[in-house]
Amino acid sequence: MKRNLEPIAYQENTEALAKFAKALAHPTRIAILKHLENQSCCFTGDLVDVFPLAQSTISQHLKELKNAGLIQGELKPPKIKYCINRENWNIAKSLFQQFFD
Amino acid sequence: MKRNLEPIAYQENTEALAKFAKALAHPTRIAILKHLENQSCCFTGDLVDVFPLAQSTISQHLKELKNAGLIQGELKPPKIKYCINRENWNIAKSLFQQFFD
DNA sequence: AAAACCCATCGTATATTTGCGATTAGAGAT
DNA sequence: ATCTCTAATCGCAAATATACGATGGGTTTT
Repeated sequence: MKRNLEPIAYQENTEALAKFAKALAHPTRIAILKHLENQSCCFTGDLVDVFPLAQSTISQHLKELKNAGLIQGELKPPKIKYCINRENWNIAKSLFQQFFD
Repeated sequence: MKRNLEPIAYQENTEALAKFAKALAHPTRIAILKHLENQSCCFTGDLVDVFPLAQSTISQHLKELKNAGLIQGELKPPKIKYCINRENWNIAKSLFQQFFD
């Protein structure tokens, strides 16, 4: 098959934008973020109640959003409070903005 | 495994946004779109020269962008001229805009 | 009619994503 | 120390995405 193992080196902005887009590339994750925008913050359990998905599935989506930097978790025992990471949110926002002109 | 075969019904905007995001979720496709924005239009062959990827791979990426509605192809024998689909581009733009506030 | 050119599509291999149940980890509360 | 509660992580199955070479379809040129 001979795949190209050397990844192509794209511009930094291109990579960053693709990474954010990937995080948004699933309706559940969009919906989670919309929910977070309304509530400003919420717990994992809240989302498990809202979406007809297993707890582990929700947790995995949250992990991806966290890896992309779009959200952050705060320990609020015995729960974890998730909020939008405003700094990275704004970076994503401006990347999409300048991409679309 | 018992996956939930019934797909979750999200809001129309949520689905649409996720679909556009998915199309943008690969750096090559971002780069192709940036290229199209500069040139306003281009041929498949141009892209094959620009990117170190097989012709079939480029073609596949173009197909996905076309399926998402972000580009459109025009027969310009013996080539095919690809341009950004401005109508859907603007839809995507405003969806991202309102999503990020 | 044949050759050349451009690009889509097919077939295939591998990697990644998505989802679930089960288990584990960590922090209070008893 | 034990129990309870929340949420992350593990292990697996299935679906999807990414990439390639090879083939095919449609034009244009010879």
